[in-house]
Amino acid sequence: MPVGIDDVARAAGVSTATVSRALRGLPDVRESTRLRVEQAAVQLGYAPTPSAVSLASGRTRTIGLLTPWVSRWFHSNVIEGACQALRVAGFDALLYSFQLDDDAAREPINLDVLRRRVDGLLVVGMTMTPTEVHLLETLGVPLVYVGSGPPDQVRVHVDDTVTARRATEHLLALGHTRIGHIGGYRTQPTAWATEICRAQGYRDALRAAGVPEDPALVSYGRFERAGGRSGAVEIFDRVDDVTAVVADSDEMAFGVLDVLRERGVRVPEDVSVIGIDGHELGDLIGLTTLAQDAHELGATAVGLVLEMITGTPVVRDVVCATELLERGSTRPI
Amino acid sequence: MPVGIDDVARAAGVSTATVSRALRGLPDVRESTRLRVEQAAVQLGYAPTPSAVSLASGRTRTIGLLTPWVSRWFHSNVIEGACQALRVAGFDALLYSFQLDDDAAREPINLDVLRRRVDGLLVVGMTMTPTEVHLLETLGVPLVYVGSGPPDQVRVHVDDTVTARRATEHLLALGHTRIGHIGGYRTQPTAWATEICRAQGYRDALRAAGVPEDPALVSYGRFERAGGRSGAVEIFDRVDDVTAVVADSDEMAFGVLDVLRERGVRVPEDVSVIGIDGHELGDLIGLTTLAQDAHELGATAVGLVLEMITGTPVVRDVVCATELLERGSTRPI
DNA sequence: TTGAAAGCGCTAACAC
DNA sequence: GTGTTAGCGCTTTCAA
Repeated sequence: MPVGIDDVARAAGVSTATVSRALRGLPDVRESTRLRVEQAAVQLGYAPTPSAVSLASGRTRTIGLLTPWVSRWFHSNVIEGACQALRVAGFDALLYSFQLDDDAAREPINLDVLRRRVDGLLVVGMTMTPTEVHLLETLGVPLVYVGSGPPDQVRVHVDDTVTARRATEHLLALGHTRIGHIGGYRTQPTAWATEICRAQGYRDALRAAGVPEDPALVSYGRFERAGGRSGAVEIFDRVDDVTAVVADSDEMAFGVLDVLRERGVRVPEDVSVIGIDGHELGDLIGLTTLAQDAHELGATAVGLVLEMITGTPVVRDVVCATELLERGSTRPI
Repeated sequence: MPVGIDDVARAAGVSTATVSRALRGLPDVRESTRLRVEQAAVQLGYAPTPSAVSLASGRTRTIGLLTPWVSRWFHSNVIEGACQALRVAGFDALLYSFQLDDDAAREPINLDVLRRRVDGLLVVGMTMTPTEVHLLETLGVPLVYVGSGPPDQVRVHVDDTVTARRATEHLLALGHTRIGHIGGYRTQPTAWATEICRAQGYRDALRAAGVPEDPALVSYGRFERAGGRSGAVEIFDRVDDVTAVVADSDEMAFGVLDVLRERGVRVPEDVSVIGIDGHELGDLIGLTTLAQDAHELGATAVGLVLEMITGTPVVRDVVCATELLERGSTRPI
């Protein structure tokens, strides 16, 4: 039943080596031979055994997707975009999702699982410590960071600093000065982390506008809705003159809206809220946001790894655009 | 640099066969030998080459996830749950996502991509034609259908008929009789499709309550928000005495809410809306729903395939519970 | 342009 | 208990 390369060879009256060459489109195969081989292959329904190909060639035609979650907006969209691009290219997607339980500790990534399994790796939406980055490099395969990554690595992302700055400027332009900020994580694994850059953007905007910073206006929400909720509670319990909030992700912004609604605070009449991401459901609730195209990021990243695998020089830093979507949750003070 | 099994064998002073046995925990290895081998392996940082293992053993320690989307609520949650369970079991997840463009045509699934690549397969949230089901069986690996599947196959799902019936009954109990229904797809690939069962549940509830069915109250929305929107428009343009709507997915319900808001119809004062799924953002907008635990479905399905792989007999049909979450979008007429 | 043959790194009989 | 020896199904020199 399982038809192998020598079945094809026999049927086509050539050697297995020739079958291998012919089917992979290598040069130095007479066109008539190639045709004969291809016909035999199709007729017998031959498909190479992946593990045999990998073992013999050292290539797996598989790209790993390293991600802390798959159900979050950013990650699921990047993964979907990447998957589709990989499928088109004839590559497989190996999904490595691991629970990122809390702020501080996370299970060490077991690289043995990746080793010799993938031709390349996409690191999707996660901040890695320099040690982890170094470890990943020992895999010896092309790496592309999606969402954020070390400056000296190949990456696809939006300009987090500029994006957060634009979000804050949008509120400043509306006359707000007491602007709360819900960041990602308080701890700072590395300088290039999304949360660091966005926090920087927030501060840059305030400074440029001559508005004093106030630590009481800042809290952290781990990029998730529940965190946005607790972060909002923190700020509103501490300060009572906040008129606007910028959340570093739409999911956290949803949490802010939760709290505001529970407290009977109207949006945008009493408080303006702006998020970052462009979550599809943001417009249902009327959340103004700075949108990025996560799907596109994933597809672009795949393009990059594949280029790196074939050795073609690539752009090392793809910065994608964000777009302000005004959907009603912000207004002049 | 790449350390192989014979490096370990040499270091431990045994043969490669013994290393293989010892490291895999097979019996008939002296405990002291096993220890020595394990130490050598750890010290050398040895990890078996996956493709070599696969080629020699015929097993891949990989489970395929076949899914039309990854960014939708149901799918991303099932995938995440499955991934985590697989990681714990030491299995890899190969993600096969393909665009399900429209109702009728979809690209034929290329099984060659799956063949000899996976030890088992999860079919996540998709209705397959009998032909496709048959094709999948030719893979010769355990199959588990998540969300819905042929009655004679192993599957993990909620009781769609009962779930939709309960949703409808909830509205009936509130006194509604002109109840719209937004289903999945109009076409019916197979009798066991989610959309068929949920439509049946809707009708069952009406019949049991003695409420006449009205085709004008029914439309289809492909389980997505945009479809829920167009479906709602269809119904409300056709009939003007609708007081409630049951949508077969929360994402479609969101679309219904879109339309209602645009038209200035208040929810639940003028129209009640209920969905199915338990989408996390449903409570932000106050959507009453019948919730299922998609994460759990994924994990359970992984448990099943793994059992099937090891040959242990399994429950063939796991039916998971749904829970009514009243969040404000329904009220007495 | 094609073929022969030597691996790729492991597992699994079978013998000891 | 442990070692020997064939493969698993391809790719890839090296010759021809």
